[in-house]
Amino acid sequence: MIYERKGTTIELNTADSFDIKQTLECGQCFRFTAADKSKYEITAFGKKLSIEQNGEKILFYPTTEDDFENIWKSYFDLNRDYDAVKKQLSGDKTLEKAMDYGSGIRLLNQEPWECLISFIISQNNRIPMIRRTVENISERCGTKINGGFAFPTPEQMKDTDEQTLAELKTGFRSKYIINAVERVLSGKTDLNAIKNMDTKTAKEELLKIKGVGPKIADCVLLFAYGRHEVFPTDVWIKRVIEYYYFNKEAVKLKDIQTFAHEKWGAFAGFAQQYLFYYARSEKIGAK
DNA sequence: GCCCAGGGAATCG
DNA sequence: CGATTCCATGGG
Repeated sequence: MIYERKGTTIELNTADSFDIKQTLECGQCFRFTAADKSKYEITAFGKKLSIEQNGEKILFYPTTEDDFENIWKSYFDLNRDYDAVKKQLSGDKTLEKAMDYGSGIRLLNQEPWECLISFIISQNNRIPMIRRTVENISERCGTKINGGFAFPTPEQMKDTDEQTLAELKTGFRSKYIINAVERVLSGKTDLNAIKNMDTKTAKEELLKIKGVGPKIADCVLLFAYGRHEVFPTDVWIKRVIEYYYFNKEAVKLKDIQTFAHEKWGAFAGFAQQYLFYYARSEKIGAK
């Protein structure tokens, strides 16, 4: 990966898979705004970053070389060879179509805490509402940064009660968020220690948090802990799997997990993102 | 007004 | 175990 710094701008030239629109709008993260289809602003790791894409030329600003090396390189998964990922997943018509459709998707490496709360909010919710709610929480509790607000730390959310959360429109998920804050602050849940656990243990640990079930745990494992073998199964994934792989017949969640594990193994998480983006964009199997 | 949304908990049998 | 119901909120 070759890049050069021009003042506070990092200019990256890559022929490798990278489409900023697809990467941000494929549903893995929530804190971004689109200026137009090739220019976005994201908030992550306590910073606000603009990304502008013109074909293979991508501009990141304002940033420093240190931040680019230490934060954004990892965040945008820039060290991964996505052609190799696609090669691993080749040989299946449906997934190849989905990979072609979202060929510039990259799996972001997000912060566990923000990812956890965001996906707790995601349950029985719609993506635009999730984004608004996460933004509400940031504005109320987070640190002000240039032109926006960082997602708050657990400490900053310590005194956030049910009434406050109701104002922030978290709905019935308020008590789950309060439980997550309490568990992390008390040390019952150690989000840092989870990094070193095997995936099965890590998942069991996340499931101890109220409001975190298998799907949300898998999202956090995939999007914040880099566990690419998990296959978060939501309504869209269920639909697309049933539609293309089970003759449109109903399949139990457990059987979908087994299917994905056997078919895609250590790369199931990548397959999930390609399929989710394709299914949701094209409304595959939707009523 | 009714239905449903990147699910999960509670409560049945 | 499996199936059903409820959960806040807002957009279609």
